Amino acid sequence: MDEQKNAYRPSEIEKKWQGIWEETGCFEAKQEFDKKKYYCLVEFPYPSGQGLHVGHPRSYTAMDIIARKRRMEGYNVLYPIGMDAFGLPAENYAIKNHVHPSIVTQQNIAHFYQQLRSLGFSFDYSRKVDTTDPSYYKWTQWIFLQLLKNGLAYKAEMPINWCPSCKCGLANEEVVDGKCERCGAEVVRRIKKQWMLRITAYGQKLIDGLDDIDFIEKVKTQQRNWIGKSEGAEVDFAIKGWNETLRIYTTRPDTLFGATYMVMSPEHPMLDENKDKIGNFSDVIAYREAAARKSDFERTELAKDKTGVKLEGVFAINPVNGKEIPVWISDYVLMSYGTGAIMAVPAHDTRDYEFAKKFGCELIEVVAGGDIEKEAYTDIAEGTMINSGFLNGMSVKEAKKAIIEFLTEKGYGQKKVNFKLRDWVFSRQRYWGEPIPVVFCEKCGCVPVPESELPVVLPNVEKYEPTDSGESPLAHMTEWVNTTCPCCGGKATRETDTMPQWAGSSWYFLRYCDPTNDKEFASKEALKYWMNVDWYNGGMEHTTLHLLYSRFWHLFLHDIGAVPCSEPYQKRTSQGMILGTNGEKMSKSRGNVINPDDVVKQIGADAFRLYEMFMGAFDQAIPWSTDGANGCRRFLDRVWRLMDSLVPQKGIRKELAFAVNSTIKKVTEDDEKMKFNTAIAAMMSLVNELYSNGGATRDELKILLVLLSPVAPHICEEMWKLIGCDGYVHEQKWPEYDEKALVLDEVEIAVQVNGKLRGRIRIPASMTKDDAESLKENSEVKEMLAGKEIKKLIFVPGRLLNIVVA
RNA sequence: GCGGGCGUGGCGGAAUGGCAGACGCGCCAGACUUAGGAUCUGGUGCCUUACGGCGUAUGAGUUCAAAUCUCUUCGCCCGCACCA
Repeated sequence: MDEQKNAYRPSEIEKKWQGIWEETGCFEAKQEFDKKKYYCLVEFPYPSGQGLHVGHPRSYTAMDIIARKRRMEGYNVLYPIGMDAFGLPAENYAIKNHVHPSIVTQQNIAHFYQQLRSLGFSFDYSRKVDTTDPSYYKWTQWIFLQLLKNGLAYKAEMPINWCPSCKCGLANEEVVDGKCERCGAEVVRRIKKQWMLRITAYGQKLIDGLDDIDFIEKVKTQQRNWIGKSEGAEVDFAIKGWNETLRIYTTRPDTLFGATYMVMSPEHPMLDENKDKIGNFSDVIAYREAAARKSDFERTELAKDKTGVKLEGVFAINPVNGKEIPVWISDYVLMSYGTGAIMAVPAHDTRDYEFAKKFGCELIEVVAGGDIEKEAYTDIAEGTMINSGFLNGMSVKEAKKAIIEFLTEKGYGQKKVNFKLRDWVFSRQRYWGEPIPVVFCEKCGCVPVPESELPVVLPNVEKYEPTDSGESPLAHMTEWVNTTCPCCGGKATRETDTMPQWAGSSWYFLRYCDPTNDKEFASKEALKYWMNVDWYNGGMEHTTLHLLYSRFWHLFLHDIGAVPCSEPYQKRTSQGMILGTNGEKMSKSRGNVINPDDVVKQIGADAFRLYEMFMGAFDQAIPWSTDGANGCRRFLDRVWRLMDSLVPQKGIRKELAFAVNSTIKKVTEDDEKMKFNTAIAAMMSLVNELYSNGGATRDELKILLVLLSPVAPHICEEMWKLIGCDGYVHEQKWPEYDEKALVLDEVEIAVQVNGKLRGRIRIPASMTKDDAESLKENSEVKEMLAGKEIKKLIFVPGRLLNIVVA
């Protein structure tokens, strides 16, 4: 036989099978709503100019394994893909090279799909979405209008995070360590009129929803922390000579008797309102200016050293005891949280303690149990109230309840819940995004574009440069900007800011359910059938961005009756990063980037997929190893060569029944837990076992091919045909293991003496604890004991015998 | 500072409290070869000629039995960071 002809040549068979899958449309989800469904989702990529990264296939292969396995288990599977194609890189490229962003984007998209196809994912390509397609962003705009209609979108002038390099505003979630998440430039504060989304209104729902869904605990914790719920009380303090009371927020209303001074944020508006009554207002101005000059980063980094200014002639009155206390300003109190003012209880708050120590403020201990000479006593579980009037003798918990009742009754304050979460800054002063569908009319004010006029299409402009003034490039398009008011027909101008990249990705999984619908974003029936997403895999980096935003949108859409379920994703998992061979993050500048195309060329798509799943624990960061990848190719070569030495027997040989069935069990279970590395190791062991038994029978090989096919689909399809089987591997039923075959007659167990391994013996597998007594007479065991006196016998069926001797 | 996670051969990593190091890489030896960066066979934690001993960052503890549970110390990673 011609050996050359029989060699495993992935480049040929992979192209061939990709063609067959596409022609037959075998991976297209059926719009048949009576079948049991399974919706697998991966984060759709941003089609960057660099092409696919080796990190993308790690997620896509993992979910491809699940999707293929589910089909073989009889589910109607939806495993879609699309492109999240708005974004800055295409725009920056356009600025540099004077090419329209849509042209670059379409080129990149074509390249991405070609790369994805070469990896043999079982995506339903008939449902592709593209967030930059007007027929798609029409519905992104439509959702925005619903948010607007329901009071969840508003325009407000406020300090925002401004990236001077991108010349664009950023959401809080996009600022990392005081720097722009995208470009790394230092973010500055800038007052701007911005579109905001009231995600804070969903703080509680975003926390509650986490209880019923299967997300890894780390993600739930991170989301909860980001939302940052705290329960406390608001209390009004009268200020001598001022008209209004000063409202503060505290989580420790129980310590109200210990308040020895107040602190207001330097930006607090009541300061200006009462500047005549502040003896040293010029100091306030100076302090405020100094604070404003600090970047947010400095303000938090240099935070430990407290600064502040005491307001001369200003005294607040503690409502519980009428005590007059001084008022300070300090930048450790943030205008953006709570009420922008606090009561300071230095004896029981670390920050107040530091401040008081520095400026010599009075300390009053109101919870006994600590040593306030040394540090603030902040324990709320123990301790008894003292120096606190009617609260004396209570526990902290009791005191909290009592004081809130008191405050409410007297009208001094009430219970209050606060969130760290801020509203979502939704405007971007850039070109390549969805236009925000509103116009401004002199007479009618801000008017939404009627739904019938959607989409508001992005016009063609000549210049994409962002401006230093903070205006979108769209502002120069006078013929587009000037329009008529849908309300009164008078002169109006369009909103020129665009939406952030997170807009299109906040609902794309809904569009996949019914991607070509032009009446609705998706039909009710399609949504009812497919939603929610059964399993969503993606990166950890999106925990407080995409994952939080899309949950918010979906909860809102559920509230207005537009989607059938409240939570979009039933289960969420995350893959680890693939690092360069040197263990560092892959990047062009480090020169350690592995190009997927090169890998496919060298070892084939199947070996590439196999290696990405085998390289280590799925959720862990792992460095790439070219040798390791080659090893996976070698394994596939070995699988391929099983065809050269097929054993003529029929069925599964008796001596292989255990190996075959335990492999089925292992792969079935491990795939579900995303422990692909051990599932593959089990298949490797099976192949080794087959070789040491002279090769595989056709039936043994068939089972191996079915088990391996979700990971390495091309080679399995090809071999399936070559050994003369009917149909395709991908339409086979997922195998079940035979429980009986896993039960052995005889097992080898370890024998320990005093916990130390002394040898192994073969015993009947059915032996129980009671039978084990007889092992004392076993000659091998006797030898190990060397005549010592037996004190105790521990027998673990099928595993070991431990003999405790004197 | 707070919260979470992790630490196992030369490397990636396996191990329901029950035989540590599965599987793969690398390495060593051999076979087949004109040749080998192909393939096959065997070996491969450390110390020891051997018997045997020691081994899962560290030190203690619980247990018949600990990589696994508890506490201590050290190191690394991730999140949050004046949130009152």
